[in-house]
Parts: sequence; C-alpha cells; structure tokens
Amino acid sequence: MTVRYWLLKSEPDVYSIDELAAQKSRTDHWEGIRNYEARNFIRDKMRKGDLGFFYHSNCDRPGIVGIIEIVGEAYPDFTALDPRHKYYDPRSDPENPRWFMVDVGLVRKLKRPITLRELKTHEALKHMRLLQRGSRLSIMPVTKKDWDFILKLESK
DNA sequence: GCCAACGTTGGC
DNA sequence: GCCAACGTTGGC
Repeated sequence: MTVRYWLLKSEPDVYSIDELAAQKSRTDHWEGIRNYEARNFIRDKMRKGDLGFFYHSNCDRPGIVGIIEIVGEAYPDFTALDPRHKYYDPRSDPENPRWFMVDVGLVRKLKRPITLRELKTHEALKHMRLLQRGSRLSIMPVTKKDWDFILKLESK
C-alpha cells in the first residue's frame, strides 16, 4: 500500500499548526470542509498513513509550515450536524452525511516555513494546482516528486 | 481592505 | 440544462 501525499490549507487565525501542536497527542480532527472536490479527496482517496503538508492560507505569509499524517479514514463531519456550530449545514443528514472529516497528527513543523512566494519561484513546481491562478481548493493531492522537491527546499 | 476567480444556487 | 447572481476564498 503506497502512501499518498496531500496539501491541506488552514487559515492560521482559524486553526494554526501551533494549535495542532498543542493538542493532546498532537492529533485533531480536520473540520469544516464544505467543498465537494475536497470532500471527495478526503472521503475517497485519503488513507491512514498518508502524509500532508500543513499550509497556512489567507495570512501575512502564506505557505507550508509543517507535515501531518492522516491517522484514520474519513468519517462524517459532526460540525455539519450541530445547529449551534458555525459550520452547521442543514442539508447534511445524519443518515446520509454530506460532509466528512479526517483525523490528523502532527509529524513535525518545518524548520522554516516554505512560503507560497518561494514555491512560485521554482519552475519545477509550476504545474502544481496550488500555484494555478485562482486555485482555491483547500485539500489537494501532491505528487511524490513535488513532495520530495519541496522538502529539499527546507534545508536550503 | 480590495477584488479576481471560483463554486454553488436557483429561476427560467 | 443554461447562466446570472451571489457568497466565499485567498493573494496581495
């Protein structure tokens, strides 16, 4: 079973990598995905043991700040079913849940953030979905080649 | 704070 | 099924 690689976006004002680091056993659920393509990735393609980049979006210095591991298969996003929750979606039904979440564990923070700006300077990464104009997808696959390339930047 | 690009909704 | 209007994302 081969490991897949992912990139997961979060706004640090909403949920930062330091908040994940502060959790018990540095593990938490990844809530609030409300986009069908992103949902399909986590529900249908993510597997326990896959790895992901933790990406800070909509902030001063957007970029990759850490590595996380998917620690379990997707299950229904309970925040969509709770009327008092800000992520409540009345169209989600407990019998037929519309939204899903996964649990993730922090593997480590990067030694330094690898910013979006830096990623954009590399011709080799030009094809990445993250770098496409207008790309807003919050969960996306990353090829092993790109994964390795980006991790090499960390020590440069 | 601005705004381009995007995904979703809903009238027709 | 089309597509205009809308709300959201997210870089800058």
